[in-house]
Amino acid sequence: MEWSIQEIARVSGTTSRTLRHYDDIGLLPPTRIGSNGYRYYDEHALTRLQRILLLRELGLGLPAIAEVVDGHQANADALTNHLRWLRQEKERLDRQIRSVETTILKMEGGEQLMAEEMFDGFDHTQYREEVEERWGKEAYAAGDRWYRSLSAEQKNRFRQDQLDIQRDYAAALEAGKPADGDEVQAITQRHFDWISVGWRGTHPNAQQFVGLGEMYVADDRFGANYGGIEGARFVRDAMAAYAERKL
Amino acid sequence: MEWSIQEIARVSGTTSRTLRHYDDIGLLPPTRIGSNGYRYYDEHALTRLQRILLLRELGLGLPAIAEVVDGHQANADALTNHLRWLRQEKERLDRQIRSVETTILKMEGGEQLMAEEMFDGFDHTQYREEVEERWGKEAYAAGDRWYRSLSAEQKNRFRQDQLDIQRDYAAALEAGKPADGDEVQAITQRHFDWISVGWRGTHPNAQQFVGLGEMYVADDRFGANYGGIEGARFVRDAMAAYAERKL
DNA sequence: CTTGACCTTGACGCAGCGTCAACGTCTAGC
DNA sequence: GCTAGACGTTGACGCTGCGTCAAGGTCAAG
Repeated sequence: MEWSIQEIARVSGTTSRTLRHYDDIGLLPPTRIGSNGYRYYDEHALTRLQRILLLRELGLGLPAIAEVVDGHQANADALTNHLRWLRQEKERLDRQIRSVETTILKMEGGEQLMAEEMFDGFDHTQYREEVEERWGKEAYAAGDRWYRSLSAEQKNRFRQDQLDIQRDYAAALEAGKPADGDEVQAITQRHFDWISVGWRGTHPNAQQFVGLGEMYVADDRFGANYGGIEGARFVRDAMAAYAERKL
Repeated sequence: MEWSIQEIARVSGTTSRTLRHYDDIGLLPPTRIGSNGYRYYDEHALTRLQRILLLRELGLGLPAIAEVVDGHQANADALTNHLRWLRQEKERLDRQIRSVETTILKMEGGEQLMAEEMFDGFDHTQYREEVEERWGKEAYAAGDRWYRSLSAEQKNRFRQDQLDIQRDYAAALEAGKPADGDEVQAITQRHFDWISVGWRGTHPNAQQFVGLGEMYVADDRFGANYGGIEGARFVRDAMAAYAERKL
């Protein structure tokens, strides 16, 4: 009893293309090949195919399946390994889902993706264009709403904190302290906390924090606040060191 | 202020290859291209890159990211869609994990992947070779253990059920009943249940059930039990009809 | 002038087939 | 005996997002 490629495909619920593929990779060679080149399969091939399809439904890769059906690996071992990998994938997905959810929440809550870090305590409206380009229009509007929602006292507090940080950075640079030394890193810790206030609820990750430091260097409007290009580079280095150690 | 491709790659935590790729697909063209062909990026490009990388960390595809950063789609919309897809993927993974878990359990419990269906109530040792080829050595051993673990009464019950099913199929065929008619399908329901007993706890899925029917036709040792090739084809058709409607 | 770091443009590889394309073969009906 | 139509064959590209050579220019420092 033997069947053509289409017949086998039908009864096994797959396609002839798949069977040809399995032949190509040596996973399931046809039982016989006619003089016309046609592939023919018998019951042995059919049962082998069914084992293959079963394992594939469980998500195993074709090389792994080959190991199993060729008897080089026990079913249980292969499946256990596979299960480990599936669980890892699930973990990854879960983390990503949580990230996306909190990101959406932040946007809906008006916090808007790292917009606030741009409001370095100054008249933030002057950065409107740049913020919009950088983070989108909603970002600017949301950040603006947030900043405006602060009481005068809160605003002053926020600005004063930042001025203190700037001043301490400047002093440290003046005094020749290393950017990655403990003293400067203590300032950077406050800097990080200060930024986190603007992010209400979360913190920047390492990459974001480092990127922000780069922007201080890249944009002299920010650089000016940290003592020009020199100061900006110093602060950037301090931030990078902080990110590397703590983030 | 502009940077070379490597510099941008370093501060953004990605690779130059990725940046070239983003250039190739038009997602992030360099700000300037030197006469030597070198790519140079400025702050605008850097901030755009950071938006891109942030979205990519959330798992969005590059085309979707392009939609967002080019302002053709709102952040929230894109992320909400993405979240839906992530949840679906998680569902899929969960189902697959459960499948693999139960499969492993079945194997450990000695039930062993559809081995029992081969023991069509007869002296199953005569099928040893075939079962081993079909489902692996453990499958035979496990099925054997299972069958042997039954009490004499249970064995008789099991065999008697099957004989009844065979007899009823034969009578229906004799009477010219259609394989997909209600009467025959009622027999097939019992047939399905009978097989499920051997599977203790789960049932064959549509593909497996249909495949089993095909084997009755393919292998005359089984076919004989259902009234030769005629009977086997009839049973196979009934099983296929059942699978299509109920599985 | 050399060395080494950095830049460029191809192009293959991966997983698992879907999907043409271009072209033989088989079967049934006229 | 011919023809239509179903089915078979072997390529080969496409998809996702780059990693990874390969072969060869460019640039800054010694």
